[in-house]
Amino acid sequence: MLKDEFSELEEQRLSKLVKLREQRLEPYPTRSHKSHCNADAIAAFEKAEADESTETVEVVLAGRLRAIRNMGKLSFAHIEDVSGKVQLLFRVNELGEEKLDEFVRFYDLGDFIEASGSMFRTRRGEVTLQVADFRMLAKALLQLPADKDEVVDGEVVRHAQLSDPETRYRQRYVDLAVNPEVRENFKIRAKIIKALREFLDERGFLEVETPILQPIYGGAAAKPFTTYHNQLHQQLYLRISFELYLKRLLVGGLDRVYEIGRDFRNEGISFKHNTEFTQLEFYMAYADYMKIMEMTEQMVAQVAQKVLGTMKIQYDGHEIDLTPPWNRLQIRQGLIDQAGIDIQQYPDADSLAAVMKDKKIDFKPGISRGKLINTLLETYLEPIMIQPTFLYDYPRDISPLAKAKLEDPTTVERFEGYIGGMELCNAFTELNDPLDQEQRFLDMGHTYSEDEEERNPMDEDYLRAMAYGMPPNGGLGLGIDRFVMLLTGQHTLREIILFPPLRDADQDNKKD
RNA sequence: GGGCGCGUAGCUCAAUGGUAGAGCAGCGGCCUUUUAAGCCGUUUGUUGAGAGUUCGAUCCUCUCCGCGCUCACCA
Repeated sequence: MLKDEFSELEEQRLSKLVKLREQRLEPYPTRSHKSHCNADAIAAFEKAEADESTETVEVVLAGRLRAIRNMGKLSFAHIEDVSGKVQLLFRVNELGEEKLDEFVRFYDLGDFIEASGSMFRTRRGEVTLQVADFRMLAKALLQLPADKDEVVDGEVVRHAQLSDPETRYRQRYVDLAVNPEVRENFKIRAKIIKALREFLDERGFLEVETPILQPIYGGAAAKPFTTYHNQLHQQLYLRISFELYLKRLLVGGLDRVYEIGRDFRNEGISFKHNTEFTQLEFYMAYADYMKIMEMTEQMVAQVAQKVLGTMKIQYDGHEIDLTPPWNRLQIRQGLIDQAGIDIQQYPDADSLAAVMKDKKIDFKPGISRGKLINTLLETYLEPIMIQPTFLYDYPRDISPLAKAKLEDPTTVERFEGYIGGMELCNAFTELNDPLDQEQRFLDMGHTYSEDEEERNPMDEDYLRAMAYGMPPNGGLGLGIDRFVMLLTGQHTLREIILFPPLRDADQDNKKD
């Protein structure tokens, strides 16, 4: 029960609530008559002022009390709504002693209040609501973390703001309530997703939704979450990608499709990995990976321009320019330049492993040639790709759904886009040859042991779909969370995911 | 999962082997144009949980819980 856990401070608030009720003042009225958001009320007053209008600006405002300054016969307060803050002035002349006393005695920071009156400008020049009447909209029983804003040389300096990461993530509602820049990040996130949709919609893409619960997972190298459907008596997996379902739609004649949604991977969490993450995947018939590359840089640049008004972003001390065209770096050439290894000269895992050993490069023993190359590029190439860079032409054995290059069957037409040293997206010319695809699935089974997540299970229905004829196409997967990180300048996914996963804090839940 | 670090009032932080303090928030008072309002007075707490060492632990040791960084894994 909430009541059993109340501290002294909370008891005080509860007693104010009880006293309000005793005076027949409902602390949680059903309806509000708010007429303007705070920003609009200020704008309306400033317009009237500019027009030299003699009419008063009458408004009903509502929001959360964020500051109270009681001064005897008058009180100032700031309320906040999603549009911002506005100052309220309570004067005994307008309200009478009893009504002013009601505010002073029963209202606390954090309460939601509705106040009506007319807008004016104080002696210090702040546009303010002269309160003619007010009432409680929602009494807060718990105290929000106390922070105060001070304006120093036009800069807002916040004092004692909530900063404990655990509290911020566990009780994100508190974090959002007191830290406006956190709200701002999530507004930007929404704008980014909207702008991505606009980009694709403008180009004739159809937004679709495919199953999250899947009988066979696939489309990526990752460990899935498993669940069970009671009535179907069937084990199901939470999807690790949308890929195989979306490409089935190309077989069905939907030439351009995309999906924005959640993927789930049962793996470690880091600043750039989360158990569930939001992915954009699109597939475009009659396109190849070079075409997708061009679209990707245009898409990212256009979204940045729409959302931030610029294609130049600040990230981790770097100015990053998203303006197309981006750098293009073939893996083979990149590794010749940076690692001094020409992977073409080492056609199998053993010979490549030998040269890597000579160069004292750390790698897990026994891994495939493709994974060795992947280790090389993570070591030598990834960290230096701060400016937007497409790394292209990947090893075939780690790319079972991509089409091989005509002139080099060990390499596939695949690229990944890197910004700020972080992988942002992954794309390829999609394999549409059902016999080749079947062989790829079989190869995976040979190359990787059963417990390795690279070993995607054979998806017979996907092969059947492809056997009906799949148009040549290119596809892209883009991690929206990472994209949001870049555009908001954040350095961990937790800052741009509303409720990041945390261990159960319940003390009773002690042992494993 | 490994390594390192952290956990003190609602928030931000301080302190000492002798059972804890500051600012803000709160409570009482003064105050009719303030805005980190001010002035006077005042209260906060199982020092994350448990055990041990000790005359005595918030401090030292151990276990557990949680968080952060990092490595591994991965996109």
